[in-house]
Amino acid sequence: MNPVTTAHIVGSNDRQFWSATRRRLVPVTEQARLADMLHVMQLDTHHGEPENLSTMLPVWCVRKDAALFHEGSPTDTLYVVRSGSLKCVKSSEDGYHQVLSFVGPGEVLGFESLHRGKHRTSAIALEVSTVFAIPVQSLGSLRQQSPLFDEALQNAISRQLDSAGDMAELMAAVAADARLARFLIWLSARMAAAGQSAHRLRLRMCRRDIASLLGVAHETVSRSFTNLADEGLVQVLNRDVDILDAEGLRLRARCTRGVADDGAAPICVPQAKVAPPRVPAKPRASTARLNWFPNVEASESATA
Amino acid sequence: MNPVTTAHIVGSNDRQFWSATRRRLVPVTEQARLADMLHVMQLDTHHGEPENLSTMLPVWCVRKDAALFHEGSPTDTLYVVRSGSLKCVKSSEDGYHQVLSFVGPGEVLGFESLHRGKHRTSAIALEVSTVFAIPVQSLGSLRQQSPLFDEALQNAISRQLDSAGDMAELMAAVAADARLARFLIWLSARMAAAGQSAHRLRLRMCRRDIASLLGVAHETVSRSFTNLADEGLVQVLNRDVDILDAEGLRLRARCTRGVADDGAAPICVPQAKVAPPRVPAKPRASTARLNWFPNVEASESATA
DNA sequence: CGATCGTTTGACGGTGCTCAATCACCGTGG
DNA sequence: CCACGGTGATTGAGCACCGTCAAACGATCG
Repeated sequence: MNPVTTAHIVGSNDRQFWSATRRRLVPVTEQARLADMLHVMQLDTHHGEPENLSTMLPVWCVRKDAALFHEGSPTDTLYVVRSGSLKCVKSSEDGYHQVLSFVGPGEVLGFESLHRGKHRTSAIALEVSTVFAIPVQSLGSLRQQSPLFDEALQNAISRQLDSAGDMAELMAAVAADARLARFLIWLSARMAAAGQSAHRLRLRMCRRDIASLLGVAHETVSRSFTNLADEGLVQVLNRDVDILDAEGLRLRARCTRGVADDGAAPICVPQAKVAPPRVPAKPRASTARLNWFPNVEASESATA
Repeated sequence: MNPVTTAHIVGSNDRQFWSATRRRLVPVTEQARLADMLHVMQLDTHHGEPENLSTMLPVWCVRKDAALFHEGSPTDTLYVVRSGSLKCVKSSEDGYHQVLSFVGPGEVLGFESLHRGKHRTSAIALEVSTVFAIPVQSLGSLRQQSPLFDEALQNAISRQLDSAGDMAELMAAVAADARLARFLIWLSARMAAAGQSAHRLRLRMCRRDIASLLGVAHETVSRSFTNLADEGLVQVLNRDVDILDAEGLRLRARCTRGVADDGAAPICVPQAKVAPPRVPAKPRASTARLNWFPNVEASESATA
């Protein structure tokens, strides 16, 4: 139980070490076929010749609150989440942890660190999770041997970049309620994409992690939860969240910043299916708050 | 050819149409060798056999404020910035523009939209810029023919994912001054990486775009600029920014949110070179502000 | 059953958002 | 040449949301 002897090589990539000393297991349990991974990555393996899909891949199991890898450790392995969920955390120098993203099944971990060779984030499991392991050494040959994997990887990375934009949108919202609403919508969409229920969510992360991702205080997250609940948009019982009024939640999620008074920049694509002019927030809260953002109303009245 | 006949397919990928009708030129001017692009992408083409590096690629020129592509248009081309800079903008339904990123030479545009086939952002040139064009059709064959390009692309995407994390850190800062400081540091690092001066910056974007990226009001950006200038950290004249005290700026950029009071999560890598305990912000501003974030002091005193 | 952590709620103070006016800069046209 | 409208940038005033501190409640686990 004494990790004292090897304490000086913290930050090494020896996961066996971590699993042995810290009990935060990252042991190999079984292997899986490449086809299984492609299935998780939402690639239909029905075109082309499935020649290499029987290649075996190691699978790791990560216990709750355990780290799949640590910030600063060398990136010698890429991971694809098979089950469960993790959070990517960056501890910024002075010791504060910033949650960068939550990842679920089918998502790739570690790709952002490839060009440096060192992980820039820590990946902490929010629950007991399993991941496929892909040594970076064999990454090239694997892509060459299996075009399907190559395509799946490209799509996964594309999705990841895309969702990074969503994250920016998340934090760009002004009001804390809107941020939380966007987060719930984002989570709902992810659950739906994974085949789960879109309105019955079970949060795997604590309030503080949500707060960190959203860029607010964790008390504010609590308050925003009760706000949304008071408005009848959601029903929240601890970490179980029911989305009662998805459309209303989507309404609350609007209110971005940065007026598009536009002027001469014709960068608007011909979008014909935008929502008709409607009030950006329904003032039916008990305390009758949230009536700011006059710019929104101003702009909308201008268009009307 | 008269582009009138194709006017009904606005949102089509016909850039010639746009260049002809809107006068916001995106015309092809010349071609370039693949080796040139790899050079911009910071890949040393000195190992392996440079067999395919003479492949010619089309180069487009984008005028200032012109769109390289629009949100919603089909993604049939990938772009690599050769010179200049652009901003990626997502107009979120109600017409508000959210700046997601600023991109410069060597960076890839459009990869995040590959998996959907439609661009999720608009790319607007901040100045006269040139880009290499890579048809997605020939993307696979090009990667297969040129392993060097494959490697360069992978590295570029990895960098892009990495900087997405930096963006999240940008917006995660609490105080507006800290956000702006982080932005300036980020920009300085980018300029330095591009071989430019690290302390003499010329902002290509307007205050409003910075504000949008940082998630604050554009007036706040102005105020933060004067704040940093009053502290002697920077000297700002319109869009010309001189970084006078990089270390002080880095100090102002600290102050993250989300306390790492930690408890039982040993996810901290052994960082031996953190700054010694010191006051998080020097109180030498004229108005003597910015003395909040007691959590920082609390944590620091705890470690002492 | 008790200890620890997560969650919630309250109160207070401050920062940043909104509105508004002013100035600087630029291209156009008189 | 200067007047003029337009955009961008700066500054000020007022207000309220949110961060901090504090305490209480609840849940989970040994």
